[in-house]
Amino acid sequence: MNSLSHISGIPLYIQIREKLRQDISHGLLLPGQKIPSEDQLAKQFGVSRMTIRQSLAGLLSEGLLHKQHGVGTYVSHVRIAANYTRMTSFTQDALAQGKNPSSELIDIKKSVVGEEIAKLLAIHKGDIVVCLKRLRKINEHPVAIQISQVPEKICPPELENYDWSRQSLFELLEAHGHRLNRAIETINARLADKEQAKLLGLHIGDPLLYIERITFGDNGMPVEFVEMYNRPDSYRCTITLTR
Amino acid sequence: MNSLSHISGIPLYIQIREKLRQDISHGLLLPGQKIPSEDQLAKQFGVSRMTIRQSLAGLLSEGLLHKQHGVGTYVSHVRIAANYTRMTSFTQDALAQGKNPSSELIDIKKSVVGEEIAKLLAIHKGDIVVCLKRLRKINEHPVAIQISQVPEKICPPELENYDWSRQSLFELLEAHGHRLNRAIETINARLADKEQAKLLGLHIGDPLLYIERITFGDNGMPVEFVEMYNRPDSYRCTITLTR
DNA sequence: CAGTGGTCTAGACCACAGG
DNA sequence: CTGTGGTCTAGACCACTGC
Repeated sequence: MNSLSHISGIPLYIQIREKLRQDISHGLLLPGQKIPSEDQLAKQFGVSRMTIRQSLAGLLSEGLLHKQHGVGTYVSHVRIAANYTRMTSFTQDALAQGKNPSSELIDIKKSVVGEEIAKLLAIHKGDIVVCLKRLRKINEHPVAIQISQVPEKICPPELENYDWSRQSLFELLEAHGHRLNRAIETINARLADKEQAKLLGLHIGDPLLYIERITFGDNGMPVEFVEMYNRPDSYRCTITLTR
Repeated sequence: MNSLSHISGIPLYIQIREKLRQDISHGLLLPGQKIPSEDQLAKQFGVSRMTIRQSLAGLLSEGLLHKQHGVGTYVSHVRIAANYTRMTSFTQDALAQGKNPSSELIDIKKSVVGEEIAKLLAIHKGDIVVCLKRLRKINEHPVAIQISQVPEKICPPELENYDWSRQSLFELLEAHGHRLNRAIETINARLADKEQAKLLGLHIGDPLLYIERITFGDNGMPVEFVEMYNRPDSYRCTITLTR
């Protein structure tokens, strides 16, 4: 039984990958269990072995499966969500978890960048950036302060006129032709100052998870620099490392 | 000129990948520049296109290259170190950066695990774990406190007799037949308590980067659970996200 | 339209693990 | 030894981009 569709337009390797993912999440394939060999899967789905290998590659990189040369491919013991090192927006993230994201605009303005930020955004010192400061909420509880800086030259016009309580910057930039491709995050710990504590409902000196992110577009150029101050109790940053 | 070796035992796609990596790091291929198409590279190196694609896959996942469907493959503008989501030990990490890692053993003991840790290590409540508490130093400056818990049944015997100022737990477990394969880290912010502040040379209430890690062996079973308290000024946790 | 990367095939031989 | 995953080929057609 394979049930692959050659006319759906969805690549076979993705259909197979998602079928395997379902089999795992539905318990048909249990943690620690060996899945059929690549040859067997190829016959079962009626595709070539290279296509099966492409299907497995995604699940392997997520850590959902692991291989042993000369032995077989196994379902990992701890289930790992698919998106741990995937770039997602705050809005997408929250919606995917069935939560209700919203934002409160604290400030939006244009400003001149200093040397440091200019370097990160690959622009020149003195260039103009749009600076967007938002309080992010999940189910109406404040969880993070985000300060985004985007070079003015790649910004959609009239940024001030959007409804930032609902508008995703991520989606806006994509709609404006900047397909986002990759990001680098640096994570650290900081103490809440007076303003941060007030906005996040904490006390001065409480710990915050501080994340800096540079997001790159399809052409490899930096698109935004974001600083995030996260409530440590409501934001979990989990990553998967591989050998 | 291709200069690939069929007798070195090194797979062709790795030889090609490293050749491309060199061309980039030596400036023969500049950031933003388009590299030859997959077909051209295949002819140039005398291999099939699939082999070229395999070579590129590694560089793409590192962010060193990026592709645009229908356009070409380009060298990324910001160089990214190879190991951002690679699992490495504290010792390996430091040595790779040309620094001098050392440790100070604070405590080593066997203890009974509670329900929570047992779950993380996929063992039973009441099982025995070896608990290793170390102060990690770089060039003799304390940078982190690490508390590792390893199920007794997979521990090498007589753990107490090792010289923990030099011994890497990572290497010891590998030498004892537990090839480490994958890890999941959860990152958060905490405040230093009295003991932590003293060990790390900070004040009570200073912010610490708190990381929990579960490391998995080749067979997919958890091998160790580690809690790390890092000085935020001397530890940078940087990860690369991809779409 | 031509050029590029995206997907896919139907084989092949090798390296490794385990019985 | 058998079965597994690791590497590799020499094609093919499709989807996307930019001219």
